[in-house]
Amino acid sequence: MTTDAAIIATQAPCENCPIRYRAVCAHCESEELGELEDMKFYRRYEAGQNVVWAADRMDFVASVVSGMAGLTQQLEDGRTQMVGLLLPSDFLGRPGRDVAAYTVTATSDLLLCCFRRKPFEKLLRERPRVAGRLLEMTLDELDAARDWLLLLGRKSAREKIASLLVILARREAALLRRRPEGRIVVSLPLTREAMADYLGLTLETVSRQMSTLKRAGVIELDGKRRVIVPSFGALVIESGDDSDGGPLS
Amino acid sequence: MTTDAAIIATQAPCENCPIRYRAVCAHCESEELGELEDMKFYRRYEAGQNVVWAADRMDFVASVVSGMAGLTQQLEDGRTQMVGLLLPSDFLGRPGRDVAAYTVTATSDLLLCCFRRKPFEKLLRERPRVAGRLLEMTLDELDAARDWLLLLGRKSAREKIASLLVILARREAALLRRRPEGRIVVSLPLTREAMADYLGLTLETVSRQMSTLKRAGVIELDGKRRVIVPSFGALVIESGDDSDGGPLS
DNA sequence: CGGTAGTTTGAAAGAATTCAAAGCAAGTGG
DNA sequence: CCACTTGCTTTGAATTCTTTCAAACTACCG
Repeated sequence: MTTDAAIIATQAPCENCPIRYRAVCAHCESEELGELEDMKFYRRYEAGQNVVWAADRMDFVASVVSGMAGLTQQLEDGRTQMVGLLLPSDFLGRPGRDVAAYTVTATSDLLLCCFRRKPFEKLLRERPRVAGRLLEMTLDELDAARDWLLLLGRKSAREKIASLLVILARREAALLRRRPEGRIVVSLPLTREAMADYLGLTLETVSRQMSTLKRAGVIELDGKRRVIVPSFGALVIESGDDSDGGPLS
Repeated sequence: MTTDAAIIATQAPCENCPIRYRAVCAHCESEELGELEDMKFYRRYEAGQNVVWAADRMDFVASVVSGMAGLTQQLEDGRTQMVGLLLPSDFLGRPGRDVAAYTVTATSDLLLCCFRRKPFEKLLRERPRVAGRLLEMTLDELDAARDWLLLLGRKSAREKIASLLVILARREAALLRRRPEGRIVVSLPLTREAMADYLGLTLETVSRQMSTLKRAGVIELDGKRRVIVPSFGALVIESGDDSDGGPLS
């Protein structure tokens, strides 16, 4: 719950970065990469730590290098909804706005590659390739948000859980440039409460449905944060979506 | 339910266009506007007509000039969720993708200002001002989608209805550069079923909650498609959001 | 005037929530 | 090394809200 800025000295070169070809820097060539390199710095957060609070000033934007963060929105009476899940290569922050619209929390240990806001905005103006990539990523996020609308509006608790697992499996596979098939292991770096906040459920319902899926043989649990899926296809069917594979792009 | 392309001959000049300063062309100067003017054409749809079906080829992008359209997603078993509501000045279509991701339906009579895809994409590459405006609009849409996630995930049926009315009132006011206050009239160009699809409810629940809000004196009905709100503030309270006014920007 | 599409209302059923209690795993301190 | 606390999770029982199924109502149109 603390918000200590953990600025890391490390100036790792972009060359070997695990998100080099999926993040906002994906299409950059060496010159642009150099400019980014000049304005970047790393920050590390522990699971549970807050990155920013809604309405806080935020003087940087960032790419998620590793770990996971949640964007969270609240009603005054405390009801909480996660409105975004940031996985490696996802972009955090909004160019042109220096106040955070959402509370951002690390749901697992998190490493951010941060860019100071002003220089980054200048870069966006001068480098169409970076701006174009950001537009592309924003459109992808919008599509993802719209899929989430379908999930929240129309899926049963059981389908919601299955869908979350499918999404995590697909994202994990995409980073490794693979396609999820057959027996797979999904790491689930979320508490039951965080899952509930993401799925629009209570944590009790999440727990119950996890148990139900386990009893039905759709998943096996290896500790609380690791799920074994004997048949990915069967999980997709439980998720209620059409069976055709999601975009691997 | 038909999909007749209704191409209008009219070549209205951009100058007096009602969405001139909010749409994707907002920041254009005369030269860029000229280029847009060369590639534009109008299409008109009647309430209930489909603009495109999900997975259809779509060779244009467009701005909504007047009327309202819904983006809709479906599960195989027929459950339907509206995932976007396009109001005047909103942008339709995704540059760089020629296949519609969602079914688009006119919920009221609709006028689109269409741009042929290829020339528009070329313009995006060459005119940072247009690309920048599109990025800005996409980020706004993403924020709106995230507000919708909160609504679908955590609000009661009654709050959902109130929220929809608040949003329509705010959008209507924004176009007229006003702020909604006191006694207002909201036009509601949606059937109960479309409202249900948008709110993740059944049409019966929508109808019941409309009646409840009426009995509570929060709204009055003038026909089915026109709502009188005696006190906008009271409606906002019913919506469950914090009271501070939404962005007028 | 009858037909249709859309809407409202009622009663019963169902899914998820709420409230409550117990279980489990990891870590701390005696 | 064990007792105990703490944070998270699981399970149970009762309640609540929304849905489902059914029927009636309304306004518009030919």
